[in-house]
Amino acid sequence: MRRPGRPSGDRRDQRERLLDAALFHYANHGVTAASLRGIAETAGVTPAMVSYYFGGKAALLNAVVEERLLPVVAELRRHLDTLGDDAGALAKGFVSGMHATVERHPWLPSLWVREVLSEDGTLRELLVTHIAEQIPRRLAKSFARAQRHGHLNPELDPRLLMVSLIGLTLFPLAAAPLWHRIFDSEDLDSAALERHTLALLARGLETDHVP
Amino acid sequence: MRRPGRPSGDRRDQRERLLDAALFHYANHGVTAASLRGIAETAGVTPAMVSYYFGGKAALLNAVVEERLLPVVAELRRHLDTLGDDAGALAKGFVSGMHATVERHPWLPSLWVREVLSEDGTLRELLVTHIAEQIPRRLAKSFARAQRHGHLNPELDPRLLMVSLIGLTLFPLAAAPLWHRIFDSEDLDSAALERHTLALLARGLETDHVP
DNA sequence: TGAAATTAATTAAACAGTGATTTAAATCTT
DNA sequence: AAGATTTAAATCACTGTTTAATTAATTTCA
Repeated sequence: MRRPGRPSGDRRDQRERLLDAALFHYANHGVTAASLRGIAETAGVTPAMVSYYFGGKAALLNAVVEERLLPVVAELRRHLDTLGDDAGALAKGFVSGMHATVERHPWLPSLWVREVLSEDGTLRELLVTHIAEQIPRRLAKSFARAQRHGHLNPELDPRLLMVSLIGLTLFPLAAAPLWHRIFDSEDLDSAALERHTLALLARGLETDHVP
Repeated sequence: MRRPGRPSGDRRDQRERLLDAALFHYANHGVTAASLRGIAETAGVTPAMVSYYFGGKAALLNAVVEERLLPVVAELRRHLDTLGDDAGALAKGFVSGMHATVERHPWLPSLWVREVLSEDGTLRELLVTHIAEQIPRRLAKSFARAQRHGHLNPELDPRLLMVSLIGLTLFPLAAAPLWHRIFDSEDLDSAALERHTLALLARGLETDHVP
């Protein structure tokens, strides 16, 4: 085996590799099920490095949140700031923005959906604080304004609409790897999903069709 | 502490209590994270009883599936058999049937959503086989038929519609316990959610509004 | 009918495996 | 020589499972 000791060469990326490996395991197995041994192996180091760099398992999660998750939240918030009040534009902007973000951060949907449902509050605490509290609150406000302006059926509770919208957008994306097991086919591409979601949403948002 | 030995009185319900406790923990912590000690404590027995009655952790999961999950699947299938081809009726029937089922089995949404996303395949294998393969497949068929009959926009992929419908229906229900943390209010009752989901769905399903 | 034997149900404790964390040593850089 | 980085091994806590002991219920049979 390799002997202990400081290796030669530049090793400043060990920390970054640990963060990436942790995020990978969080998204694939859930925060609770992710083991330091697995994370360390993915990063190519020993589990003791986690204590050395971060101080422990909980501190590693904190670091992932600070340095990997919060930038994505900021990215989403910047996108939402460009949306107007029109209901159709809101739906379209939200879905396409979500898709663009997921394109660059493929672990986002499964991480989000999994942790929102998890009983282990650590990561959800953050998600609720930074994502659910800021982004949906802002969107819900826009929806309420759209209702006042008559663009949106006033009977719909904007908060419920918000929760459903998140589920409608993220759940199919997160479940995508299972499609072939559910439907015996893998040819359900993300473009089709986006078209479909947009169509379903845009219709649901229009106010002049009361069933 | 309590001494070992056969207790007095009728104890035929120990097994049932273990099944209920297991389902509770599966739904709340996930199948992998659920520990026998926790389950046994909830049931008011020692973990050794699990081995005694079922043979082990895996066998306990099997028993929960056989005696708690499959009856619910059968219940849902019976409900689906009463649905026709009309898109509006399908949406209404699916959602209201889902709500009625969830009313009696409150653990269903979080269990379903959590396990569909889980990397631990044991329970998902069953869910895909018995729920995802039978119910959505049947519904997707109905949707395709409705498309041929002109009741449903033929541009929408019925499989995608199916996945989104599950997300739209179950995700908000599963996220319900978090609402008050997201929106600072607990007054989002299940009736409002059903109204909202139905309205959004029924509009999305209508075929004459192409955006 | 009633005592003895047997079977069923239950527990505490022991065991083996795995996880996170700490420690001490080893190696490299400055 | 001093400080930083990394490892193997030790440690402690927890998990699923097994074991031996213990008590209640049931059966046997004189």
